[in-house]
Amino acid sequence: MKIATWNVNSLKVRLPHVLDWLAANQPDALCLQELKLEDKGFPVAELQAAGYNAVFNGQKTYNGVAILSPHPLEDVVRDIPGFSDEQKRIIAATVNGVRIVCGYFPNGQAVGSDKFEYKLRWLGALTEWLRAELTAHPRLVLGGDFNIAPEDRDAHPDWKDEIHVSAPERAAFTALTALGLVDAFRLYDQPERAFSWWDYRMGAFRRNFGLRIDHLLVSPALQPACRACTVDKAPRKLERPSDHAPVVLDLEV
DNA sequence: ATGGCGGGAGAATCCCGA
Repeated sequence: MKIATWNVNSLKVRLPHVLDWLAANQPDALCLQELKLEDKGFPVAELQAAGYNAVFNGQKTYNGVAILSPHPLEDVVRDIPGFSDEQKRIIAATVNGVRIVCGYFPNGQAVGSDKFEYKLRWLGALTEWLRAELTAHPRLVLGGDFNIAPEDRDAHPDWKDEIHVSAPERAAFTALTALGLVDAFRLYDQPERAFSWWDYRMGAFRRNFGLRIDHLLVSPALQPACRACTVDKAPRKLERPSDHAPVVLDLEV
């Protein structure tokens, strides 16, 4: 089973890239973030024609998440239960007996800002929900744009801002791994300076000035099935790319 | 020191992302 996550920064603009990527990679589940469209504008027919079902949780202009799969998507949950939030950042579904939680984590803007406080509250609510979700669904993958670089090696050495690498954000990431979830990317040898996001400005992709902020976390019950986890930089090299690249997990299930 | 790119909404000297 192949599970991937990709922040597409507007599904309307990136739909051709997504369709090409689906055809080339044939994932069993693809988590998308930053759709930037309302549910009534979701490209259901185009994806269906490509052989993919979709569940989605969108809003105008900002945020928005979806899970695509050629298989049935069951037991769909939208938003973090019990957490009051206008922003559409969570969708979960079960595919072939694997619980998939797709999240677009808040950016946080700047350490200490109101948006940063929201980010930490959101992370706390997510963690408590996942504690229960893991009990109900031991075979679980949490995928998405976390907007957190978990370790120093996950940010370019010249990264100057504190946001995405601050101690409170990393503590929140550690709270997720304390549930038993493991960062699948770090189960394997990886190239140095492996990132999943590069700023559009400053020739950042060409210089590999980036962050690794898109992750696939795997529950204990699924960890023995993990076989590989990689960043696919190919879509970042296309015309009019997303600023993020897909991260792909291979599971032997 | 600043903004640098890109998407979106809608007409801004705009907002937001990471």
